[in-house]
Amino acid sequence: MADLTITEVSKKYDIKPDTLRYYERIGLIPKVPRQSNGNRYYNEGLQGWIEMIVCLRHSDVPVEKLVDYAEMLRQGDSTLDAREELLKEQLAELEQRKSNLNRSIKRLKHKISLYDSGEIKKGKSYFEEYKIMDD
Amino acid sequence: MADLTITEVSKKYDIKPDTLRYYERIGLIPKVPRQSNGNRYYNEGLQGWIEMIVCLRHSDVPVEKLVDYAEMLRQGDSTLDAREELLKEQLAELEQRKSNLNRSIKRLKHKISLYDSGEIKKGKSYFEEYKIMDD
DNA sequence: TCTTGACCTTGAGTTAACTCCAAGTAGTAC
DNA sequence: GTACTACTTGGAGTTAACTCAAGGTCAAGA
Repeated sequence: MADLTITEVSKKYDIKPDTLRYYERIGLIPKVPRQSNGNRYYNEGLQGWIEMIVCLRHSDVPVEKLVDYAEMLRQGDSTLDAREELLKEQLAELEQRKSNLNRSIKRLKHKISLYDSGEIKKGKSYFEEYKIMDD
Repeated sequence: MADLTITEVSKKYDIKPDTLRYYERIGLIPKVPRQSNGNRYYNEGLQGWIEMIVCLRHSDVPVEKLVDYAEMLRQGDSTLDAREELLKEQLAELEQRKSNLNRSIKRLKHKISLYDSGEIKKGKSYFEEYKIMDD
């Protein structure tokens, strides 16, 4: 895999150059190597790291947690346990999120079915339709 | 179901009184009826509506979208189609979110398994471990 | 040589969604 | 009557995560 400029990485992962620089500033991405003119180039390892970050950010894993993880990586083997712990916490968080999501999806689908069946039309008062669903 | 005070609703749905007042201010909750002393009381219909909002907010459906929906509800039958449309859009959004989430969960699990198997320990350089996963 | 375009830096501005604060009132407990 | 508690209001402050603006450098092409 070839080195890429900031705009190329930006396009590859659909993330703004400003965001990439911001991530570097706060320590989420390590010091990116530069060309002689000062421009950044992203090698294979960096691209993999960025891919990971972008993936987790799409699921709203907090930037702060990712920074903590990156910081621990930098510190080396002494942080192995803490790193694993952090990953497990975030996993638990996402599983929770997934269950919330399923609940919301179920609710929306139910409500849409009421619209589709015409049940919502029947002259209900504006908020009456919001009886608690039995779930 | 009985009427509840703001603190009671707050406890029931685990949401701060300030947030409930804020939701009312921005039109996400309709004008809440008051007791003679000016205090709010939430009747059954309102509680159902709040339950719905809280559920969808747990999945990060934007407050703005919910306000739009509430506004359309207030406008009555002429907005039926637009309301259904909005619900369908949000549903699509949540399905997308769910697929992101599954991807992230898979990734975290994989990474945790590397820690558990001891593979991460083997003197890898700090970011080398972030090769792109084949998913 | 001049201009264009892609990059750079620092620092400020924006957005969403709360969250808090100060000051005031109503109702009850002693 | 006074303290205490639970509410009220309007408005200001906070947080996370970008996002943008202003001004500067540098290499390539007309």
